[in-house]
Amino acid sequence: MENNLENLSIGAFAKAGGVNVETIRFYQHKGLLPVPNKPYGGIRRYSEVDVQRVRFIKSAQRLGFSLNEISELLRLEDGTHCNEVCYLTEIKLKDVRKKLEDLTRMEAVLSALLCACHTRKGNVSCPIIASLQAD
Amino acid sequence: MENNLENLSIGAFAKAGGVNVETIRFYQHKGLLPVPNKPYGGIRRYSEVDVQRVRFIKSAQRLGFSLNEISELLRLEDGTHCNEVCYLTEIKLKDVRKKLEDLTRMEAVLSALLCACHTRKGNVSCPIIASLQAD
DNA sequence: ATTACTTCCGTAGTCAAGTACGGAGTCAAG
DNA sequence: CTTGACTCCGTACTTGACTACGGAAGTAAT
Repeated sequence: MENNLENLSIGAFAKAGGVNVETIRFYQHKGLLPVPNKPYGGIRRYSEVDVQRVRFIKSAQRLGFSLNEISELLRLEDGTHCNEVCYLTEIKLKDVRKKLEDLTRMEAVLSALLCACHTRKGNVSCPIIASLQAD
Repeated sequence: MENNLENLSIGAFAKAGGVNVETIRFYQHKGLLPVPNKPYGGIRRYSEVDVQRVRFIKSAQRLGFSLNEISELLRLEDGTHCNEVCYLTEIKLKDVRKKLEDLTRMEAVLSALLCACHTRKGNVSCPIIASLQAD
């Protein structure tokens, strides 16, 4: 298992984190990832912790946090701010539930429209178009 | 009820459609709305049909269609292309269902995390942060 | 007739989350 | 010791859906 995650070049780091090199650099620029200092005229090296941080970012993104929100979370990362993290998560959960409602409504409308489309008789005009034109 | 939707200036038109003037101009630029020809040195006028078209755009947007997809729909707007419209709608429905699944999963994870957070004991580190760090 | 609001039109800026490019330096293999 | 791959770094481009700006011309009210 010892797939050595030390002294990674940025390329290896990016691969280990499952992102592009450019994305790493973009995250560094945004302050989401630290920029390791490089040995005299050499190449920056990355390790396990950096990889973990990228994975953190990606996990949080999958849960619907924006990069700005994630940098908030990273500020609280030491684990001693459970209440704040909790609060941000609550907000995000509300957000997600709102989107769920919207999408559920969209789903209902779209499938009703499709149904109307399939059961339509003769050459009446398309029920989807008709419905979208209604006020 | 006769709230005369004829000979509207672009401002009145925008208001009737529930959008900004700039948005109208943007839609015109994109080819989603026609640009009426203006009387010699005068001001362009808009009417009912234009308002309907903006509403069409907004309805379709609410259903998750992008402006590009909407211009597809508008090309088929005469009602004689039911099959094509149907097909686009099917694609969109799949799309919406996919998003629904994703959000449902997100909802589950977020609320589980919140729950963990609320029932945590002592000063263990924040379970949300911990969970996001896990591979 | 003056003032104040609109319209017209093109160009430019915004936001999010990257992706692409290009030249210069560095590193490893043959 | 040269070739090819990779790194560094800054800048610019991308997409989607707008929003903002600015100057000139038209319109409405007093």
